[in-house]
Amino acid sequence: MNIHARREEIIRIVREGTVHSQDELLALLRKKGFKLTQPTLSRDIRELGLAKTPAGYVAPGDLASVTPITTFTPIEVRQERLEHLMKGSIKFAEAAGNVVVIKTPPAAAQPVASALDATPPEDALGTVGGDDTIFVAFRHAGAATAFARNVQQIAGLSTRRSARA
Amino acid sequence: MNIHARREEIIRIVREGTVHSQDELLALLRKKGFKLTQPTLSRDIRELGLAKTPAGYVAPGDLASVTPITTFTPIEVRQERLEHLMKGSIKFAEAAGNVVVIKTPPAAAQPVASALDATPPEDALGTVGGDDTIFVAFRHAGAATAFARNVQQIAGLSTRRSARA
DNA sequence: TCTCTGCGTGCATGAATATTCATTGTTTTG
DNA sequence: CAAAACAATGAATATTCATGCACGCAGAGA
Repeated sequence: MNIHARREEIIRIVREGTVHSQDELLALLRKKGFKLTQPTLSRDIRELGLAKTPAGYVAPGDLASVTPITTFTPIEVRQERLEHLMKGSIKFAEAAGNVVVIKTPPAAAQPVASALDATPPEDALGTVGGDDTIFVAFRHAGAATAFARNVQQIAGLSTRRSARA
Repeated sequence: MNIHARREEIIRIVREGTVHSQDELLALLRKKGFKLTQPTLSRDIRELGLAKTPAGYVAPGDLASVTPITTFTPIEVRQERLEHLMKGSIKFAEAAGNVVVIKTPPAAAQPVASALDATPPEDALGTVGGDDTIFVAFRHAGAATAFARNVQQIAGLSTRRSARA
């Protein structure tokens, strides 16, 4: 019935505290007024992609959520950091329209996105990073392709290549 | 006996392929010559901090990659999961240039984005998911509109027609 | 309105994982 | 060289989690 509200609450609970079993989570949900049983919870957990670790359940989105960044680091340091990051953590970069898509190893997208955000390329409008993917939006397609080429060069990628690994 | 070698091997196995149960992992270890039983493996897993996700066990450092349901899940399973998720958790889908924007209920974006990432649509470059919004970038605007339409249909959204009886 | 269909759910149960307890092999200590 | 102290393990078992099945409710269409 209130399946979405329920799942939202599950995420919230798991983000805030530590839950070691479904029964425990079940109790918390019931305390909040949700009426459900363990099998339903099990299905919710599967759908949400929650992982069970020795330290309790964790939400995958915890590490993949979009985050805007601002920094006060001196610009030359930022430049350096950006290049360094790009050299090591970029597996793929391609322009599509006025957007550039960059692929990194798992969990590496956020640092790169942060650095990009701190030192925006020419004509860049904004950046969002997921877990292993970054989008950079530009005003013009031309700026996008130029930036993509630039990234490919710095990262040492052949200008034509497929990602995923 | 060679507890360290064994645990290293466990990490290696989990990094390379996908393992869905301890029994499965147990069999792999035995094939490699290790002699142990499930309880021991359970303890190893706890010590190593491995997490069990709907997509199998993952190493702690790879926890962020919980996201990719990717790995080696059979394609038909992924397809099914994706369709299922789309049916229930998509409120809006529209193409804008070569990007498709998808809206979901709160907290539902990550699972859908994961599934999308695991079964990329034709000509898709990458996916980024926030809390209730997903961006999917395509090589061409055409692919984007096609995908948007497809999503709308599967999700049961009115594609534009005004119908009512 | 009355089907028909499909989704969400709980119940019962099977499968997977964690734990208790006893045993064995190994290191430390007298 | 015992013998105690400890660590690693397996067998049995408890606990936790997943799933097949059936039911009820809600929306689409006749």
